[in-house]
Amino acid sequence: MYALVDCNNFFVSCERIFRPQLEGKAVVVLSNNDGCVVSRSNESKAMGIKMGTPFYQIKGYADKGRLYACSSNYALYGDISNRVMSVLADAVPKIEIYSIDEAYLHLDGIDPAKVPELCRDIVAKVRKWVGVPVSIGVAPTKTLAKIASHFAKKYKGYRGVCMIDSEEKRHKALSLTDIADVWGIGRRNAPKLLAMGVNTALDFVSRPEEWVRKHLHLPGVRTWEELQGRACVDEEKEGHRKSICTSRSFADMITDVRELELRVSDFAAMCARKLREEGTAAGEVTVFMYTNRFREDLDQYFPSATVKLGVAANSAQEIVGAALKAFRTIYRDGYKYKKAGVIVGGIIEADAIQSSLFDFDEKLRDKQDKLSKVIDLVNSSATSSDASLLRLATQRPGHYADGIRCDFRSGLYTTSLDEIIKVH
DNA sequence: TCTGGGGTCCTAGGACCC
DNA sequence: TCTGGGGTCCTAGGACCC
Repeated sequence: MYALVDCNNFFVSCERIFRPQLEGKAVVVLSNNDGCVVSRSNESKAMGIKMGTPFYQIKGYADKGRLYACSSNYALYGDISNRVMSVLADAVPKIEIYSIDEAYLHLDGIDPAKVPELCRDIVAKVRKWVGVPVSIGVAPTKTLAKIASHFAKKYKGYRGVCMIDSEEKRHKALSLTDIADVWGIGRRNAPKLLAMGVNTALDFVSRPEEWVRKHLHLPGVRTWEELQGRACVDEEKEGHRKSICTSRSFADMITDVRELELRVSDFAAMCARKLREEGTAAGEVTVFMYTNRFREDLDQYFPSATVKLGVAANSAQEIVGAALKAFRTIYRDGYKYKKAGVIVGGIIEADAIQSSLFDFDEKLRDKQDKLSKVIDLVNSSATSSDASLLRLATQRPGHYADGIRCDFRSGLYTTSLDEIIKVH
């Protein structure tokens, strides 16, 4: 059996820990640039505010005091997430962290009769020790556990824990679950299935396997199996990420090539830093940029370019150098750019870097690695993880988040010494 | 005026090999 | 007139997730 632990309205719940006056109020957390709604309290859901709604469409509520908007504060959410996960890790032999606000607990070897009590205990502990409300769904497969957690969240009677542990319960749960709410059935396939008469999860499992394979291919068959209680969603993969992306939308559109170059340098340096933190190195660097796709009155341009490195690298100098090379092949004058980003790929463990036959720069490379270590050491003493005390001359001066709108930002309650002193 | 960011996997089709 | 058969690898695009 698996237990899916899911934090309720996670980002909103994080904000409420340090601002209890938001309890019981309609609250939303906004994406970068205060662009879209990415987390909603039950009260704001009840007002009909949908996930992904652009903030300007609901700003009226906020102006009237009916809605509280917070800019996102990922340093805070990451820190709270770590606290939740450590409580979970102490409670059972094995957990799989699935996302910032979800984890699967493996319940093998635990007496099934004791599972409900164990789960209720976890709900109480996370609430009391970290301050975040969670719901738990228990079932023989991950997809069913996800459905169970929806019921646990939706109906107060479950007191935060719902178990699908019999054929009767599974059958009933599937009949009450809209096909669009099934994990693995996305926004593309849901309307397709509805049009073919599949309205609930139960309708879906009643179709033959070949029918599912024909319309939804292999991933659909896996979901179909999981809903019938046969586990086939993979265990969490060990090891490093296969790609790392740093990208941002800009508060204002950028037309100046120098300004855009500085942003791209910043994104590349951030990718390089993430590589070094993970102990990996990248073999290729991709740069992309977008004009504002919502402005139909403006010319559109969505270019991207990839530069392969002769030898995998993770120093800011090399990653930024490659990014600027890619940038120069795609930049065109005359467009108003709204977003840009850097993706590093071809990632390997840093200690497995294979130098090329034609790599005459080995000594230079050593120097860059040493310099990177010093830069990391100095920058890690900064109070915010986004601030770069030391940077390349091609990067922007000032704070990493400058030029990103965040008008409703909460304090860095748990990650900035100044703020911690203020709160206490 | 204003519309997020970061990942993974699968498949089809093209390029290439013999 | 008529143009093989079988395989691998890579990539772009599309689907999904949070």
